[in-house]
Amino acid sequence: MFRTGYDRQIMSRQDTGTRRATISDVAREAGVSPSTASVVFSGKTPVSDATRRRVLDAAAALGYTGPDPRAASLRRGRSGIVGVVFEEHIGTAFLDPVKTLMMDGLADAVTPLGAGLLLLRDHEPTGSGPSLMTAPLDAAVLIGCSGLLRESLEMVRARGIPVVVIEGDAGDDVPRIGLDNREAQRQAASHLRALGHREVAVVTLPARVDGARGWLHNDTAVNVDVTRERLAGALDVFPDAPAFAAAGSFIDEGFAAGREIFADADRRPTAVIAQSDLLAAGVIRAAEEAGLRVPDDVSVTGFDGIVVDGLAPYELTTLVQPATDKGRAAGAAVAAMLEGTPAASIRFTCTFREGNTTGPAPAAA
Amino acid sequence: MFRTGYDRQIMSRQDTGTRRATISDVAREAGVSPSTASVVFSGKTPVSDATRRRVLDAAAALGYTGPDPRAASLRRGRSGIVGVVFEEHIGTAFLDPVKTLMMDGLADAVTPLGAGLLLLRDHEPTGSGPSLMTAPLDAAVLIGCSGLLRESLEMVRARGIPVVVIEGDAGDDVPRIGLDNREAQRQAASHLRALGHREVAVVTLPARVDGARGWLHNDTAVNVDVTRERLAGALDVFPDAPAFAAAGSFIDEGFAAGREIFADADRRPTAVIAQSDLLAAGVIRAAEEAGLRVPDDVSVTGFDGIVVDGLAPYELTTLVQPATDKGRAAGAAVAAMLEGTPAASIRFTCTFREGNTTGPAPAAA
DNA sequence: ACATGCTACCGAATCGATTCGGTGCGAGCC
DNA sequence: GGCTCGCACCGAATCGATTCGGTAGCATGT
Repeated sequence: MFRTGYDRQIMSRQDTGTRRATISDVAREAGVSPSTASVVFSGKTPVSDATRRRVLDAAAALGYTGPDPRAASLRRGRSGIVGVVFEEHIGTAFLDPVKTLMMDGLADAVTPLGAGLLLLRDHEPTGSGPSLMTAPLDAAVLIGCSGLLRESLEMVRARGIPVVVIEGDAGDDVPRIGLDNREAQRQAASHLRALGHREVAVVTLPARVDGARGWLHNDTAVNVDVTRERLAGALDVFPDAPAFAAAGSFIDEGFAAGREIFADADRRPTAVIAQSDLLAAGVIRAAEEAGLRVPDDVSVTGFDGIVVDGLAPYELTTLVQPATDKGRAAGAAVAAMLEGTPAASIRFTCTFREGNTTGPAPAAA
Repeated sequence: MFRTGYDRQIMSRQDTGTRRATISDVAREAGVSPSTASVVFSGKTPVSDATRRRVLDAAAALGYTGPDPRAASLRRGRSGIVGVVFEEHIGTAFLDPVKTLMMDGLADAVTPLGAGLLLLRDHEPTGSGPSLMTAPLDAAVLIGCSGLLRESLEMVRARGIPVVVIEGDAGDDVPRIGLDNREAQRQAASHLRALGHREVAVVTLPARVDGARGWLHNDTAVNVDVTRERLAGALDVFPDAPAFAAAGSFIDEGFAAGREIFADADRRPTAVIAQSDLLAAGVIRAAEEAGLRVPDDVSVTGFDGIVVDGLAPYELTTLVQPATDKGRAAGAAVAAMLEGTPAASIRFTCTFREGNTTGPAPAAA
C-alpha cells in the first residue's frame, strides 16, 4: 500500500501522534518569531542570552532536535554534499590503497566546508539509483574519467555544479589533479640504467578499464591515462622493454605477471619496473619462487609509495606519490569553486625513494 | 567577502546572466501548469505524449536539466541518502577487506531505493563538519558502535531516522546485523582439537578501539564486541590458551604477533587461532621466518574468508563470513524501516572452510 | 439522452527553514 | 532635549518542487 511522507511522519512519532515540531512551533512556544528562533540555531546573527535560552528550552520541551537539513539546504542553495564518482564498482575501488588515501585527503579537505562525501558510481543500471543527476550535490569529484562518464558530466556542469577530476581528462575547462607520471617513471628507469641494467621488463596497470592480463604489443591500445603515461616514462629510457599488463593493481596480479616474465630462464630481465607497489610486491614474490634473489639477481621498482602490508623486510624502491595530498587538493579545488573562484589544475610530482629492492645489475652470464 | 547563494547562482550562469530556470518556467514556456510539468519528470502520473513532448522541448530550450534535488527532497521528505558511520578514520576503515565487502553489499541494497551512501565518521572535531545531526539523512548505518556514538545516536533516533547497526550494540530497539562469532570460532577450535592440537595460541583483533599490541591477561578488559565473542569461542575449547592482541587487522600485525608467539622455542604452540584472515597470513609468515612449516609444524586458522592478496599458494582454513550479505541485510533493514515496517535483527552464520593451513598436530617432541 | 467512468490536466496548499530590510527602544553625545 | 547609533528582534518573501482533490471533456453502455 502506498503511504505519503506525511503519514509516515505521523506513524514514526509514536509518543504523541503529532507530527514533528518545526522551528515555527518552537518559536511560538518560546514567544519569539521564527526568524529569531532560526538564528538561535544557525548563529548567523547575535541573539541575547535570555532569548537564546527561552528558544533552547522551548526546543527541548517540544523535542525539537534542530533544523531540518532538507529545508535548510533548499533555502541556502547548498546541501553540504560532495559526490565522489568512481569508474569501478565501489567495493573494488577501495581495494586500492592509493584511492583509499585519496579519500582520506578528500575527506579532510571537505570537512571544514561542512561537507560530506557521497559515494557514486558512474554506471547506473536501473536508472532509479542516485546519480550525478538526481543527488543533491554541491560539487563532484571524479576519480578517473571513462568515456561513459563524459555525457553525465556535461549535464552536471550544465546544472552549474563544480567538478574536479583526479587522474583523468574530462575536458579542458574541468580542473584536473594529476601526477607527473611519465617523468617520475622515467626517473626510476634511469636509476636502473645507472645501476647497469639493460634487460628490463615492465609490468603495467590495466591497459583498458576492463583490461585482461597479457603482453602488450605495439598495436595494443592503452586507454587508461595512468598506464600509458607511466609506460611512456619507462620506454623513454628502455625503448625496447617488453611490457606485461596486469588485470588490476594486486599482489596476485604482480605475481602472475612475474611468473610469466621469469618463465623463460634464458631471457630473464635483470630488472622489472612495476607500475604499482602492489604489482611490485607480487613480482618480488614470483622472483623468490623462481629462485631469484632480490635485488642480487633481479631488481624491482614499484610506484605509489604506499605501505605494502606483508612485504617486510623488503622496502621497495619506488616513486612516492602524494596520494593524500591529491585528495586534499581536489577538496581545495572544490572549495575554491564553491566560493566562485575558478580553480586551477594541479600537477603533483612524485619523489623517488630508494629501498632495498634495487641493486647493481648482475654480471652478464 | 560574503556572498549569498542567490548571487552565486547568477554568477555561475555566465551565458545568460539570468538565474537557472525552474520547473515553473518550463511549465509556462510549454503552456502547461507546473504540476503537469512536474509529473513529466517524475513519471508519477500518466501524461499524454503530446504534452510530454512539449514540456521536454521547453525544458531543452530553457536549459532546464531536471528538478532540483534539494527542493524535491524537502517536499517528499526523503533525501535519498543513507549515512554510513565509521568508528575510525575513513581512510583506515577501507583497509579492512571485510568492511569493503560490506560497503559493496550495502551499496547494492540501497541502490534500488534510489539512495546513495554518505560517508560519516563519528568524531567531529570542529563541529562544523557534516554529522549525524546536520546531514540530510533518510537513514543511518553504524559500523560498530563505540560509546562516543551512543549519544549522537539518541538524537538521530529522536529525529525519527531509522538506524541499523552492524557488528555492535546500540541498544535494544536498534536492529542489529550480527554474526555467530562465538559459535563459529568454537568450530575452528574444535577442528584443531580434533586434529590433536593441545597447545594453542590465539591472536586477537584489538581489544579496545585504540588498543595496543600485547598479551591479553585475565584482567584485561576487552571492549570490542567482535574480539570478545571470538575469543570466548576459542576459550570454550581451549580454556587456557594464551591470547595476543594485535593493534589492527593487518598482515604486519599478525606477523608481529606470530614472532612473539614463536619466539620461545620451548613453548611453541602447535596451532594458532587468528581472529582474522589478515592476521593469520601474518602468523604464517612469522612461522616461515621461524623455520616452521605450515601446516606440518604449526597449524593456523583465520576468520573472515576473504581473499588474502599475496598469500598463495596457501589457502587458509577459516570461517567464511557472509560480509557482502551483511551489508545487503543492513540495506534491506533500512529499506524496511523506511517503509514503516520495523526491521528485525539478523544474525548471520559463518561457514567453516578447511584449507591447507591446518593439519594433524605434530607428534610430541 | 442520461448516468457512468476514465483520461489528462490544473490550482493551490505545502514541505521547513533562511534572510534581509525594517522597526522599536534604550543609551550616549553635544 | 533632540539626534544619532546600535542592538535585538520581527515580518514576509523566498527557495523549487510535489501532491492531491477536483474538473472539463469525451467515450461507453443501455
